[in-house]
Amino acid sequence: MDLKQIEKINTYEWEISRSVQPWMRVPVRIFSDEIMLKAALQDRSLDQAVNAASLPGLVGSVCVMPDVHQGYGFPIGGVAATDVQEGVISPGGIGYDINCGVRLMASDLPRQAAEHLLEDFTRLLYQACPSGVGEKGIVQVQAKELRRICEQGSGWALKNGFADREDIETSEDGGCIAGADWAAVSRRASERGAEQIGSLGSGNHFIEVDYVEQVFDEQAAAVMGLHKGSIAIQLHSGSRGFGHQVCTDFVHQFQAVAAKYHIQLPDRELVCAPLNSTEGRAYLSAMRAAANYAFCNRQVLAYAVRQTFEDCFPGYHLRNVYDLAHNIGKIETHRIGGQSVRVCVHRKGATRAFAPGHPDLPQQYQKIGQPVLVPGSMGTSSWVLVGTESAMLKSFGSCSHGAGRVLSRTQAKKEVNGGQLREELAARGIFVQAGSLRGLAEEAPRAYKNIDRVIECIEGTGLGRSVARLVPLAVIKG
DNA sequence: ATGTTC
Repeated sequence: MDLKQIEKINTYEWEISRSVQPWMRVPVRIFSDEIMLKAALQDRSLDQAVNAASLPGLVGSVCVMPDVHQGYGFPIGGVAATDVQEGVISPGGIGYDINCGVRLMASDLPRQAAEHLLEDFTRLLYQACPSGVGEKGIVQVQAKELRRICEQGSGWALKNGFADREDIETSEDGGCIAGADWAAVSRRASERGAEQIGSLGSGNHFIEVDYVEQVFDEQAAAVMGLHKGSIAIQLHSGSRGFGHQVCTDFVHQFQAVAAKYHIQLPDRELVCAPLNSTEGRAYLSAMRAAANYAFCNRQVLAYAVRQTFEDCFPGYHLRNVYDLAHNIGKIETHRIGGQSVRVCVHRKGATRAFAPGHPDLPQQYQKIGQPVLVPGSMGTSSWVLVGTESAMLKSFGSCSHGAGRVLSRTQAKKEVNGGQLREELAARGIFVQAGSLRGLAEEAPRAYKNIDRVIECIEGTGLGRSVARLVPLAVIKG
């Protein structure tokens, strides 16, 4: 992709017109400033967005967030909505880690009161939360119980003593998406998933101890229980081997039946099936099962984090602020060209960002809008925002999900020494517990874009409104 | 992201 093929709409919005490639059914709308746009041109992410514009049944535009980077077929930081009657669903548009997502918990514990215990607390957290590739989780279940997890999500955690009612109320969709079907889940996925409930994983998954460094919207922050100077904890994890297997299964299955539906695509990694087909419906049901698995996984981990926190800091409670998905396909109603349309919103590396008053939001967030959690790269700030009416109109109620890579994992490992990085972070007052120094190197801050600039773009285009900024004190990596 | 090359 070349900058010359991109039309500037304003400082923070750009468009790739349908005329750029013959297969484009809708334009690509990029929410970014010029500097971030040029960063996006360094990899194949915008070519992938142009390819994604070929998916049958698309409505509106393919949306690209400022933190966009290259993914499997479809860019990470991409949003695409397909008509439920005429459109398709594409596993590549959702991602291998189905319902990869973030949870934020907050406390009234002042940072100063926590500092002397912080390293011990972090070590205990590391012991309490299994992490790393292939690790088993806090809970290991039989297939019969796994089925309940897939159908009930965090509701299973509540019934089994791993959640409070408040956790459920303050999770996207109450931590459970309807329409999951166990029959659509393969034996292999079931086997991989049975042992991993309550495990962090590896890569960019983390647990981070932060403090609230700044508040931009006092009223919204108060509703979320975020107080300047207090400790908050973020958790980033997904559906582990289970969701990965579900995605693998359906990418293969869709490829095998692609010819049947006469869908021409510029990249086979975008393989898809009509939402209104046997295969499409089966994937939607299996994806929902994996989404519920991930909700339950984060909930079980969060419960262990809370217990560790409350043991370490008696008298202080760690309450849930919000838990959200950023790799998922959701059937939603949006206004497009003055009409109300039922669509499947593919969010891949993008969070939902519903505006105040949306009926899907919990009572306590009706007035301020949905909390939007945007973690920065390791050692940098994270941001808490709220969803807006602009997001509803421009991006199917979506916002960016993080900083976004600028270096590939391979490149980062080449350029960064993990041990040295750990020392550098320690010198800045950030304590790191990592299972693998090589894994740590992959997540070096310089492998990512500048989170503050991502947020500036989001503010500029109005997809979210800043509420608070968090600064890290300790981080756990797999 | 991932029993990191079914």
